[in-house]
Amino acid sequence: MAVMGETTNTAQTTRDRLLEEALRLFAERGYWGVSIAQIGASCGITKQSLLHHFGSKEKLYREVLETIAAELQELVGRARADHAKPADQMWKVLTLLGTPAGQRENMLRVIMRELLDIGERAETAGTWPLRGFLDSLDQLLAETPAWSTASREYRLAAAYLLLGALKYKVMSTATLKGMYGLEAYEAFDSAHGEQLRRYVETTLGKGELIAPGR
Amino acid sequence: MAVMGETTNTAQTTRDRLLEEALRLFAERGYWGVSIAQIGASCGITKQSLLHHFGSKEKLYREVLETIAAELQELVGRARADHAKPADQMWKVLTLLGTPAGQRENMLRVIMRELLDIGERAETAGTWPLRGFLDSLDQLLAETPAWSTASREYRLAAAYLLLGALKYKVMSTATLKGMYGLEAYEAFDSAHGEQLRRYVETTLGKGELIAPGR
DNA sequence: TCCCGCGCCTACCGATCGGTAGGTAGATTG
DNA sequence: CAATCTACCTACCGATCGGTAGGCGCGGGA
Repeated sequence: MAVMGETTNTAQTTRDRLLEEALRLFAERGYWGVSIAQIGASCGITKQSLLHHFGSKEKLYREVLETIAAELQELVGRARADHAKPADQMWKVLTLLGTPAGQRENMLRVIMRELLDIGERAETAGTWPLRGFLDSLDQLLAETPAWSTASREYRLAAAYLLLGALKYKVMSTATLKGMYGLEAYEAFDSAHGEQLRRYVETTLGKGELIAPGR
Repeated sequence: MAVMGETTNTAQTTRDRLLEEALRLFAERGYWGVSIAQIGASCGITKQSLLHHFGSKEKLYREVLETIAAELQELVGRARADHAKPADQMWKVLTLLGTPAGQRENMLRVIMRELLDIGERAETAGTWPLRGFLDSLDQLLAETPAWSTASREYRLAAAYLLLGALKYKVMSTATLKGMYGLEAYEAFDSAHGEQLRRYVETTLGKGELIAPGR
């Protein structure tokens, strides 16, 4: 299927399409849940051609992770450029992460899976995609007066708390929709965003209540 | 137990061991990352014997999920029995979930993976393990004056925010340790707990600041 | 005593896994 | 024109996947 005809010969190379499909499939079923044959097939290509481009399944996966890392860094940069106050910047980061756009949700899913797989699929492959991203957030927090004197670990914990709250919701979308129905889910979603926003405001905006301890 | 009929051997020990190993391996590598042969082998048994007990891989997985669901429900019940105030109850739930004990961390990992897989490995298998658990938390929140008037979705969002923050940290343990070192991780861990605790206090204990909107 | 069910086994099935070997058509380059 | 490179292919490898068929030994009930 997928007659090579009119489907986006535009600029996008086979390699890029493979990366995109790999990201999507890895997000949906995880590293062990997808075969390179499936990834190739979804681009109308045999697995041998895929191996021609990437050498091995593991290398393909690594490239996918690198793509994600770059995108996340870029996302933080954009948020920081768009706003002045750190609280607004942080909220923008969370908003961007939480808003379905392009492959962004799939990226979050792959990261989630990667975190779960760490130590199992060997290598430290999973460490670096988050490293730079987390450091950016640490730096962001450090720019608020209240948090600048806190330890780096304390700031990381704050960032991690926010990220966890958000990502867990994002990756539960399908389940919650199925469990409570679309309407209830949307009410839930909006309530979740409201509470998260309020938490960001109180911790970063005013920096009084739930402030750094040291 | 006693009623079940004391067949031979050590009763249903083999079956229980299989369930336990299955939980551990599914947590580590996910449904598609483990074969029934591996699960059997880790109990010193062939995969055919495993199939004798559970019929199919999917059924085994389902039983694992049921075990987890039961354990979570029991955990909430214990927390509620141990404390009077809802804020303390909720904190106890989070503490229990976050404290490594027995297979508890593995249970959280399986749930995480299940959430990620929903819609991919078909079925609604993943809906019910969380359903009862979430409903318990909703009920818990409803007992605080400030939240009793909020909508159920609003309470669910509050519970979900807490769960996400906690679980995301738990499942990142290995990665964070590898990335920042053990010492920094422990500082991070304690800071995370402190901030989470403070959030629980302010939302449930006083119920003033980040209170329900309607 | 016979027999039946249970726990577990070996043997085997077709399908699929990641990966290798080798070749072909078309464009690029000397 | 010949040599090379690129993108892709078919054919095949050994290993492993989930699952089926059938048998064996043992303990308990008749």
